[in-house]
Amino acid sequence: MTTIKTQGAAALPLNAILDGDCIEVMNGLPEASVDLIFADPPYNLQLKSQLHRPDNSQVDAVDDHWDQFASFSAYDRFTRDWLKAARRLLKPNGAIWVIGSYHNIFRVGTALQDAGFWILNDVVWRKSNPMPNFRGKRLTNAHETMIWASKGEGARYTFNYEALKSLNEGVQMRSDWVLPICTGHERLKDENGDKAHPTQKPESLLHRILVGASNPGDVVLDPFFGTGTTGAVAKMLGREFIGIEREAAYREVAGKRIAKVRKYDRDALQVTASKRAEPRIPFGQLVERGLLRPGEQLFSMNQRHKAKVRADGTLVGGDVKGSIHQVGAALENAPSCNGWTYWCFQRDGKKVPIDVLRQQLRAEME
Amino acid sequence: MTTIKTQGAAALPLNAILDGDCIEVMNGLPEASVDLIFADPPYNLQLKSQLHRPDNSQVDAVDDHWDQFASFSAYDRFTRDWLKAARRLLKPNGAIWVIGSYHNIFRVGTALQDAGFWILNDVVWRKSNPMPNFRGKRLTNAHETMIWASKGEGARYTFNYEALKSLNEGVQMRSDWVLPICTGHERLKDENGDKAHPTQKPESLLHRILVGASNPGDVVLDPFFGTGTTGAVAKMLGREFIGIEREAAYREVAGKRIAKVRKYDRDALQVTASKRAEPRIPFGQLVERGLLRPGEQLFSMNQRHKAKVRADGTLVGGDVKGSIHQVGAALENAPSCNGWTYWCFQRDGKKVPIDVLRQQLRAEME
DNA sequence: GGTCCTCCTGAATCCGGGA
DNA sequence: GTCCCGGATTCAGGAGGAC
Repeated sequence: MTTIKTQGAAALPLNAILDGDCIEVMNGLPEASVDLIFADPPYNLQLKSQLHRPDNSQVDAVDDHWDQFASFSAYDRFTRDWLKAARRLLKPNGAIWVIGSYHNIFRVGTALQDAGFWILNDVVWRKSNPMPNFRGKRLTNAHETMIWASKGEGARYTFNYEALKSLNEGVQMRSDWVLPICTGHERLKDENGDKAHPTQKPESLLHRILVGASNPGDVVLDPFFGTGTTGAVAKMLGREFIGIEREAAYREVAGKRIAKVRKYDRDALQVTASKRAEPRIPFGQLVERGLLRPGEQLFSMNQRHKAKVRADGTLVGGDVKGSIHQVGAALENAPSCNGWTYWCFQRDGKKVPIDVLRQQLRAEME
Repeated sequence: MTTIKTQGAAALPLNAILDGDCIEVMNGLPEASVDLIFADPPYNLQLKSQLHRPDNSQVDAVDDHWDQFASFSAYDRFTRDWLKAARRLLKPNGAIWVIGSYHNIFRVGTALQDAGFWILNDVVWRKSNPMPNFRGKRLTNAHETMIWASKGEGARYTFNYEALKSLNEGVQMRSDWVLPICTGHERLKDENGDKAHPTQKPESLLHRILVGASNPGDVVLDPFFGTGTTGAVAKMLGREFIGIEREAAYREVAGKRIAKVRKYDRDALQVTASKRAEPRIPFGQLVERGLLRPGEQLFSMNQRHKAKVRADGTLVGGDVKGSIHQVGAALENAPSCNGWTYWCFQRDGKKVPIDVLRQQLRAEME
């Protein structure tokens, strides 16, 4: 594979990484020629200062020049422009996926709707291993959002319902996907051993999108190609790809990467096989769900101790506060304690272990 | 509790369900008087039949694209208007939560940002028991999206980090929340046994929001009150609420519902506090109080460094002088250091963290 | 080779009270 | 309003070395 320059609107260069600004390059390609677009545009993060982990190490932030926009309206203009060019390339029954975070995804969704795209689903990528919130000032930002849209209302988009159902152990695929972020050997490094691209997406994510929303032989366009995850997975799965990337360094990494990919790599297919562990139920959820009330008394199995439930799912017993496990351990003067089997509550005059409530919640989740 | 009509901008009616259009009612309330807003705005506006373009021409229902555009812009206008009224009511350090689905949440998010709100997180409510997609044409729509935003950048919003961490078994609360939809006897029914409201939210969702983003005694406003889940949970948790609802039937159901709710005990509402809230103890006080003697040696936790206490509560270590934090940071060559957890002193041959002495002083102060 | 332990890292709008 | 500086803050998982 080689990097090809565009040459007018005549030909559609397949399995190539095109050099240039994505809007100009797209405008040079023939219209209605693409089946699927996957786009991972800049998020416009607007980071203010440096962030350190509690161990004082510094977080390697996404501060690249390509993520800088002067204002929301500048970002909106950029979004409308590339969406317009992308829409022109799409076949009437084609579809688009765009990924983003809360910084940009609302602007993107609005622009999609205004441009006439018809949203089919918003899909949440729930990261199994996100970066924590180091300062404890917000919720852990543990997901990103993808928007899946057809070219217009009533279009006959591709959706491989059964394939996704099999990927999900025989149950309908839901709009929330739990997948790990891209780390380890899959994460591409430069010659210094640093990450080659700050925001490389996992192949498992693209695998699921391409299996579910395209067919073998389809043409898949990625206007923000980066290090080419879309191209690599497209090649594995027997789809044709077109990548557009303006940074030479990314194009080079992507080219080498894709050259090594073999079609129908079995390992890649296994990535998405989900393993189902027994769901962890926080005790606090019993309180949120009203199965136990704040202020309610719990009793130890051995009847020696009692404690009161608080609104945040902690207990107070004597002068000890903490989780069901911590308070149990403290009252028993033991190094540890399984609060689930230690505590009971009272219902209709009878003592019932709180673990019964956990089982109840687990059963509901199936 | 009774339904109260608004009477000019003078009084703030608490724990009342106000009758009327939420924008008009909000404009009649005093500004900067509300701590938290939870909003579940409608998105099935069913405007299509009576829809007019800005120039008052009738929308041609045949022209899908125009119809769609006009309908989005009408929705945007409605969104901007109620957000503007809501923003006026919010205290400077107040915050807002808005919930929606892919039909409207992108419009809402864009309008929030344009109005000057500062997004803190987008939070995904992952439904453990969603309605399946019967036709198999899309992914099961298994989540809704909430946006949490402060009144502006730099505002000091309320976030009970430790309480949410407790609710989640001791690990940081993430931006994806797994909770079931509202069913069973929590789901309110009308006299015919039909559901009283089409989109009643589960109390567990509001419980988590109010525990995490408000304090007891705070004023919580819900401009689209419906059957009053916000009011019911606010009452349980010792928050004051203001509901606005224009449908008499919903107001009645909500009023009866909330009347039956009992507030939890005051001590059950206490929530695990952050360490930041504890009184500050200057290190010098340990020296003044004789817990540490001038000239005494301190040792770093990692045993690599030592320093000597001076009479004014500063340390000397090597050629570095300054506070416990400054000397620790300098010796470790780190941007910052928590001296309380970094330094130990020696007693009876054992190393003891100096933080133990701080705890001792704090205990005495109670 | 297996197991244990340490170190490193990831799309991040990440502090606040008192002078 | 600004400035200073005390001091609070992390989860999952992979790589690689030690034994």
